[in-house]
Amino acid sequence: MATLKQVAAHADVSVQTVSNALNAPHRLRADTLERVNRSIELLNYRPNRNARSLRTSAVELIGYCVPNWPNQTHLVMDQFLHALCAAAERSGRHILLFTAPPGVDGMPTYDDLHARRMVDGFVLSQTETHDPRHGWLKDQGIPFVSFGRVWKQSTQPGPWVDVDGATGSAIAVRHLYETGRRRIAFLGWPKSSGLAEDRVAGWRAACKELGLPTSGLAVRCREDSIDEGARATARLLDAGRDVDGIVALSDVLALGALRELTRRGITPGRGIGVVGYDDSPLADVVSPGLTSLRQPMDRIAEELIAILTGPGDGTPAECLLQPELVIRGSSAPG
Amino acid sequence: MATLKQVAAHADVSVQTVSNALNAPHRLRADTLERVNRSIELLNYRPNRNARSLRTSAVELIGYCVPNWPNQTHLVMDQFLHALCAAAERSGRHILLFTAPPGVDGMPTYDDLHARRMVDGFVLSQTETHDPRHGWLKDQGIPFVSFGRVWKQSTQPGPWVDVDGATGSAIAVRHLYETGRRRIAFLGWPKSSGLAEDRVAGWRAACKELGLPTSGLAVRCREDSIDEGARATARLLDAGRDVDGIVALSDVLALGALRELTRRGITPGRGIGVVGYDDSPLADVVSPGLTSLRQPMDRIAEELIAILTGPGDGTPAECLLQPELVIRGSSAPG
DNA sequence: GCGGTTGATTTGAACGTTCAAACCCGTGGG
DNA sequence: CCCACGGGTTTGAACGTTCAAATCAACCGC
Repeated sequence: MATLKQVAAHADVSVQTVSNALNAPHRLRADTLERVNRSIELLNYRPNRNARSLRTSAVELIGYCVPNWPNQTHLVMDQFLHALCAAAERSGRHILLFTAPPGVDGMPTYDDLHARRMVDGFVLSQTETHDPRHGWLKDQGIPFVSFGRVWKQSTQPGPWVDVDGATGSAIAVRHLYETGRRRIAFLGWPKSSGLAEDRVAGWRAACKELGLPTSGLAVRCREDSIDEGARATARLLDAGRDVDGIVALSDVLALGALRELTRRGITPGRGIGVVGYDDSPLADVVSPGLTSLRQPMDRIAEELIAILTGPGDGTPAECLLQPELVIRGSSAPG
Repeated sequence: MATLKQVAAHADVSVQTVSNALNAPHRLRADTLERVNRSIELLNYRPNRNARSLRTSAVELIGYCVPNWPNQTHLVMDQFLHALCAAAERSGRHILLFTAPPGVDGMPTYDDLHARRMVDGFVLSQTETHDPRHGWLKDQGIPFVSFGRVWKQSTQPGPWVDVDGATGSAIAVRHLYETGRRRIAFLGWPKSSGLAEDRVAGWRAACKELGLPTSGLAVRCREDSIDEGARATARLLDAGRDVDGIVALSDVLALGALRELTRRGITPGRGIGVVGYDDSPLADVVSPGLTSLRQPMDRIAEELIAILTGPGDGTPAECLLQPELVIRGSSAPG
């Protein structure tokens, strides 16, 4: 547990010189730098982050509230966390996890973490439409960045990164079109979250553009479960709409579609093509594999960190990324 | 951003008295305490954690390496993280996430975090048999606790918390027995991880105890996928072994079993009973719901934190917890 | 009335770092 | 020869807290 002082003594320079060797090496003469570095190496010195933070009042920690939606199958959270963590580390920072009540009730927790100087700022996810956290944090002048747009076009407080769900759906539709499908249905949710609206709008627009029908082809599932996905698929098939492609709002719903097709002796991909959303671990674990729209987690995380640690000059940064279609057996050429 | 000094001035006491008001209130006269607390309240004072940590050299942060394995073990990681986070907070601490290469290559990262005083200790999970990290950390005198035993009985370096897989399997077997099943199979993995061995041993022992057959009823799947679970189930059924119960090493394998049964027109739960492991989000999202052995995440997290933040008096703490059977449709009385 | 004890509060220093300013010294111009 | 200049280095203070020791006040017994 060597300190700056000990290194300085060992290298026969002042404390500040050692500090400079680490933070501003260009200020040292080459031979001094060399000597100091040798001492650092020899004594196995590591700067004490607390002392540094006390002086500079920057902790290089980013707060992230670990969501607690017991039912909501957030199957890609581990991917997200890993990406976020890696991106933070690339900028010399780390992620501090915490829990907080949802919505505005959680704000005191955020405030506290910031006031005690335990974090420099926050990454918000699990954002809800009109999420109250954004405005609150902005008012307090606490740095943050949101994963997910939650307000209508350009009225959202603060910077954000999001994935373009509309384009994602369009990509899925075009993929199914190119593999020969002409009657493409959409499995969505009832409650119109911004996310769902975005994605269904993309499906509709793409179908229109390609001259494909949409009426009667959008189904709203009651909940995000395999069962509901299967039931919705059954309804579609029974209605005699000649569906030959399905875009689902989630992998779980898509899995339901796959199950229903299999149950009816239809091999997914050999007739009806199915595309899910998020490329969750499930997509790769079923057979045939589920074609799915992957969120570019690494890019997302990179942008979140870049924005949060950026100049912070008041200009709200906004970044819309494109999902990537991961093609598997469920959408093999029909 | 009030400081101790400002609060002290406002309450007309010394800095140390304010510090005591927070850390050792019993030392103050009641009226002084009252007055100081009012000032604290009024100025909205929050102690600066960095200054505190610098002085006490304890950061109240616990390091956790976010795993990067692209497989299904992670389906319950968000549950674990949330529980860990909550438990840490109950003890006034927080979780710091980081990434590191697996095995011994990651040790410099652990060492660094500790040497820079960014964490007080570590919680290890995703432990492998003979995980090199344990010995290394112990040698360095870095505090840690392991989720998962990785060495043979009582030779494991350092404290651990684990879930009793053997008893878990036994619970599953007894449950299937009580619901009328008499020929209970086990779906496992090939590579004998400690975890798998533990669970399969419990199945074998429980069957023996109940006078049930085991020979030819243990199947090893090539990988942890729905497909492999289904194939293994098919093999079992085709071998004409009259299987009427299945305990699977993971929910994913169990899902495969469910799929194969459904495919053959057998409704799971109405004939053959199926039990999975870990009570992942999947278990609740299929129909019929999958009976599964739930790891008591809250207890696990509680114990991990308690051990890590405990006296650390050299006596390696060990804590074996029991899984809990969550009964759903897949094991309805046959 | 004096030393001893206890309880409440203050004082001075320390934790390990960085910042701002000062210092030293060789160089080159006037 | 003096002065301004600038790169390289040192000095002193500060960040906000807690620790250890000192002080102060009141109370007790003899």
